[in-house]
Amino acid sequence: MSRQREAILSAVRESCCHPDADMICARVKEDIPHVSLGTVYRNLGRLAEEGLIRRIAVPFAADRFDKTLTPHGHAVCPSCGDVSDLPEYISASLEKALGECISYELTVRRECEECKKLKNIQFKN
Amino acid sequence: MSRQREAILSAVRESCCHPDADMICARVKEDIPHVSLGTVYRNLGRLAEEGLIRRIAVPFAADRFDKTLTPHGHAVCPSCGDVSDLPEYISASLEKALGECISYELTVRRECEECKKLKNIQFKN
DNA sequence: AAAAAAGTAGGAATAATTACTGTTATTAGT
DNA sequence: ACTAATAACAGTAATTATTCCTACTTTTTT
Repeated sequence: MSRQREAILSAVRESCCHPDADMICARVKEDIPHVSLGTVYRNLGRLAEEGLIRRIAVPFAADRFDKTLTPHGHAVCPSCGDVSDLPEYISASLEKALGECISYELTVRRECEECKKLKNIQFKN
Repeated sequence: MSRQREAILSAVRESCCHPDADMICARVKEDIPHVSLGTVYRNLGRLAEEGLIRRIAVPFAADRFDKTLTPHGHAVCPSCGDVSDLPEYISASLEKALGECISYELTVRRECEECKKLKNIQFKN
């Protein structure tokens, strides 16, 4: 567990959004300025393989990384691109319906609360 | 609706698997040998935007295209990469749980029947 | 401390996809 | 039918996300 790998893992764990490799790289650069994007990708890949983080493939966008290990779906906001977790009851019902399955990706496109509010304000004016 | 676009649309509609741009291009080349991959991509994109076909983003693989327009999930076989449709009752229960949502991508990784059989045979020997 | 192993930086390579350019085909107006 | 305008195409260059490669550095083992 090198200094870089440690920093990369921390960056994912500290994040509340679901960062992609670029965002992680930018964050790690604050502490280790000469870290390379290649190193970030390699370590994110390894950490995901080792099961310390999860890699999520968002359609039409770069892969993102998630500190939460239990399987769950994601919501992508079409307006701002923000990725958030879907509540557990949704994955629970899905898993029940699916039965035997190795893993799944569920990505829902729906407006986040922030953007919904913003639109309401705009319509009022 | 040009000859090329027509051919590309037909290729998707005729397909029973969920072809990617390359597969479509190969199929269209049988009729129009000098069609270019760029044209295939451009038209697949347009057809998807116009709602005549659906574009599905499979994690860790090239996008695939689907003649079926109603929302539904997909199963990817980890052994052979084959993509098939999930039964309707799964999407129905998911949509019920989701409530308000623009669209979703559901990709499940699970062994297809073919590969399951093949593995059984191998174990028996 | 020397040798071996693991890890890194930086850039080249790859794959999927899109954008650009010059050419061709189609349509509309006269 | 003839020309101008529009749309589409082929082919290629560019972009983006990602992995691979090579030489260098750090860490571990003996």
